[in-house]
Amino acid sequence: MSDIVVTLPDGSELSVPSGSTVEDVAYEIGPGLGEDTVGGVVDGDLAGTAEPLEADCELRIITEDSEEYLTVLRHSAAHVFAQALQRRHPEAKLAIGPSTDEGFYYDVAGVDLDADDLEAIEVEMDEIIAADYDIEREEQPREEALAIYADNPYKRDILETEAAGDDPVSFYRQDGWRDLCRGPHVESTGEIGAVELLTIAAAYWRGDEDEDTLTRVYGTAFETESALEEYLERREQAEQRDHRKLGRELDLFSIPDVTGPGLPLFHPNGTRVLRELEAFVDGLNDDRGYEFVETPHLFRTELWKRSGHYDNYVEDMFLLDVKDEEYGLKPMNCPGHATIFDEGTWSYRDLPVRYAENGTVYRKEQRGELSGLSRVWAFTIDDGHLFVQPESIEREVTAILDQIREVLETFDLGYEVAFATRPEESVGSDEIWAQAESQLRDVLADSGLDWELESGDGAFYGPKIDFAFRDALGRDWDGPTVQLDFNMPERFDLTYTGEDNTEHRPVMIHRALYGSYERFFMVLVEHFDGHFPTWLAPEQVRILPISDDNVGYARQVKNRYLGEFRVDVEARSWTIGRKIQQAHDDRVPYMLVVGDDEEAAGTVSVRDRFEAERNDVAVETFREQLRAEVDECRVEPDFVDG
RNA sequence: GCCAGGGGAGCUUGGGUGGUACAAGCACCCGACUUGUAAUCGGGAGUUCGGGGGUUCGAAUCCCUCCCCUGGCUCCA
Repeated sequence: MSDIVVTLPDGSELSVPSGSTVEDVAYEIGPGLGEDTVGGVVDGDLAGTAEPLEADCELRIITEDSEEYLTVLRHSAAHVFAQALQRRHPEAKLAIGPSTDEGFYYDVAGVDLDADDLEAIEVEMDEIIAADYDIEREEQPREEALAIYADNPYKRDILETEAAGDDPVSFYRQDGWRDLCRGPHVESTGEIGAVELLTIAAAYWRGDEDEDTLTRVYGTAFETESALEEYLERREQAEQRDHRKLGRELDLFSIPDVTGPGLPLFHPNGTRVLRELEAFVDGLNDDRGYEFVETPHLFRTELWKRSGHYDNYVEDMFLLDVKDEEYGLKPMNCPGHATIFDEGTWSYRDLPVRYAENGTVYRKEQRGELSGLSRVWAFTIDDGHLFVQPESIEREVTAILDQIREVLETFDLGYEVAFATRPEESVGSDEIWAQAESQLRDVLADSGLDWELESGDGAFYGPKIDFAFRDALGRDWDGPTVQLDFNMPERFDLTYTGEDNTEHRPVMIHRALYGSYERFFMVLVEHFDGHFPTWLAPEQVRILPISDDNVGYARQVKNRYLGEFRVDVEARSWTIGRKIQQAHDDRVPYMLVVGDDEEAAGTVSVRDRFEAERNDVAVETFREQLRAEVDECRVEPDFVDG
């Protein structure tokens, strides 16, 4: 048998016989490591201890100390769930049960489960864990495996796809129960310290709407009970920052039944924030040579037929008949902007043309998709469309990424970047795709951003760069985006006259810095836990008179010195402690406490929402520093510290 | 659209699985207190139980149906 070369994480190379398993290699490195091995990562893919290595590869051994250990353990927990399920419901057919970032799930068919079943199954799981069964890998010939799953179309499907080939396939066995599985797994069920089943959902086999509907059970598992409790605790805390909860408490917005689903109302407090957000992004667009345009919310469907939305997107559009003619609320702003461009005649000297609009769009998303402000039926995009020569894509996209970065840095947000390339079905020539993708690649390389390639995930009309935010509950939402479009210019027959005096087709760039205002607002609320930076805060300062006698002075401070800010005077006859409590609850950045002493001295006592205090401050001093904090869009109140 | 869970004062909730909706805290209104850095005290008003239909002498409760919310799935030009 020939040797293969295994490259280890430290760069060293090990020559082993082809067909050696992960565990063999671990023992080769050291007996102690061999003993501790629970699996390996082969060329980036998780593999079991008994995975045979047939070719040169990179290998990292996983032990109980590795990050991946939890992944392995959760996969084993999924098996424990499946065994427990089949103990109680032998008729259940297993489909697929992987681990996820937060735990695991198992898709099953042939059983109806409800919340009570989960509890019973959890008890069964605890028994299996307490029994500490060994988990053993075994190999079966393919024919044998197919026979085992004679009445399980899902496992047979797996055997014919992922596990296709002539080699025997692996099963993992515990207590006489077994499951087709690539592994790896922990050594015995007792290693799973704590499990919890979380929820039931419907899922489609292979994620395909046309395939069978399966029952998906989500759960999570940890090495210890305390780690599980910590996780559940963290989840509860995350729920405290949920924008739907804070939105109500801080009186920012509401989505009442009476107005319809996914149609949010922004209250005065929320609208104050939105207006600052608009002003900020309008400023960025102004600086970068955008022209502002305004378009209506409703167009003849002629326009949507021209843009292609009517063919591809009509299911999600709100349509209405007006005097025997069909109109549609706009799901996107681009057709309007393309039409504005089309109304003009352009020379290459005029390009790029950049249009910006805070445009509200309407998309009839599936009902189950609506969620707070993150997925709604009506939302406003800080939309921008650029009409550029193909050769200037790189320069324009660079400028857009700069804008996006300025936004992200200003708000101190975490994000992930994805570069999505040409899908199988697409419009536009090979040349223009190649040129555009290579330009985007260069831009990304120069940007220094960490990004992931999502090959084939681009829009049919062009490649794109997407930025995603994570909400308080760990879900990712698309935010800023840059998309190239070769389709719309065709459909609208957009042209400009080139240097060579012939007509050329511009490339269109769709871009948004926030994405949707609603969603961005959601991200900010959760990111700051309602503690908006002072420049955004609905109420920036609240003046708290010690007694009713000081209300007059409080109003004077507000009107004479702080008229340029959003300031309220707390005039209720509460104790000062109560007023402070309320201001904290309302997350007002600054409280100015004024009593007889301050009134006599013409000062204020400053307290910020994080409890820091500074007494006997001249009002003018406070005003100046507040001005600077707001102008510089500082994220945290820093008057007291600074 | 699919699966599961849910819907009662403005909010957060406890109780009520066929017999007049029983309530708590906060918020709100009234009164007293005039307060020095994270909830002063007392009183009052407010919910026909998501909508509609059915069964019943009687429905928040049982049945049907619709709406909405939550978590997932799918979708996401």
